[in-house]
Amino acid sequence: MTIDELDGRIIVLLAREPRIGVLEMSRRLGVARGTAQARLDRLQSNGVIRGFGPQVNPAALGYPVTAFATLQIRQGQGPDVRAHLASVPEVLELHTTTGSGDMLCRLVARSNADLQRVIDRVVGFDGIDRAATAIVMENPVPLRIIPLVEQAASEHGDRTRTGEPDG
Amino acid sequence: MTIDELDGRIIVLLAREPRIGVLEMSRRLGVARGTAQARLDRLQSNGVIRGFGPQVNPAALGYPVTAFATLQIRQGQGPDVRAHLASVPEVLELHTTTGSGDMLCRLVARSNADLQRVIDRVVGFDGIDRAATAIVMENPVPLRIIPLVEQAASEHGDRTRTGEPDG
DNA sequence: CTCCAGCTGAGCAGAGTGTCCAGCTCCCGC
DNA sequence: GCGGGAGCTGGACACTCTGCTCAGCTGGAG
Repeated sequence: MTIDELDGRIIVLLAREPRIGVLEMSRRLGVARGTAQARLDRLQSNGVIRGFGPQVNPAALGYPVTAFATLQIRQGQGPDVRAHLASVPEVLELHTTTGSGDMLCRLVARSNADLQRVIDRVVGFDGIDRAATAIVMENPVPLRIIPLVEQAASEHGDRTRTGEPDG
Repeated sequence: MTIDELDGRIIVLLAREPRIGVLEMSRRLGVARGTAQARLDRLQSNGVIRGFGPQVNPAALGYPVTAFATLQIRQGQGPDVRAHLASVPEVLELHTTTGSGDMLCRLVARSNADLQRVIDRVVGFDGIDRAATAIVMENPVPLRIIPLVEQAASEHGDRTRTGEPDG
């Protein structure tokens, strides 16, 4: 899957002003509404755009502390540990990574003291041997996608776009 | 800032079906449209809901490899390093964390081989002493917020809802 | 009791959406 | 050179939703 320059502009525009509709989008892009609509449909069915869910700020919910925990998992306990972690609301994200059978998870908590409770709950499970936690102090680059989209779009903007085998 | 049970249902509903409008939302929630609209406005102005940007899948853009890099920063080089990392499109996220003046960043790349190029670019900067990279193999829990919202909402759902001191 | 805040149900004009359509251009293969 | 397919254009239609306003109701606080 590659995106061209128009696709890139659509995504960037949506990222900057999510509330605009297809009509306004087509005006900004200088294309017909049908074109904008078709491109957007294609981006969504391709899975490039997964959806437009609300971006919730955990801090505003009362969870201002973020941390990353690296977990050491006992051999063969992976599936159980995943299920355990998935059941903890404060676990926002979980990855299995290279390294000695490790996992990396993103946690939030109500305070530094509350983080202890969360970690206790996370590691209070038989398959987890050890946890190393790093508390986030600052977030100089919040989760972003625009620069990557611009790069991906510019790399294919002037290439052939037809002749795709199947899609 | 706390949210009540209705606020929680609004967020969960939006997370599950982002395309629905205020009118449809009010029907599902069993409240008047004005109420749903007022609640949603409040959630947005409170910063609980930051926006409705498109959720872009880097893999569909041609960047299927995700990694987390822990960076050792030389004393006093923090600001420069941040600017450097912010200029790299493949750096999707950057945090400063506790530990010996470290940073944690999320990277994507076109392949494992391409990851080497990205890491070279990331660490090819004077203020960075060392980088430890963990490649993501699987993502058992993708970034999620619903369980946390439900917890935050249930904790306040049956409490007094009026008489909040300030908000 | 009175005041205040929040919710309700209703109405209105305006804008956007989903969905057609015909026509055009470009590129491909024959 | 010619026909076909894909994509874009500009327009049209009915329908729905939005933003905004209003009066009335309810429950808690002073």
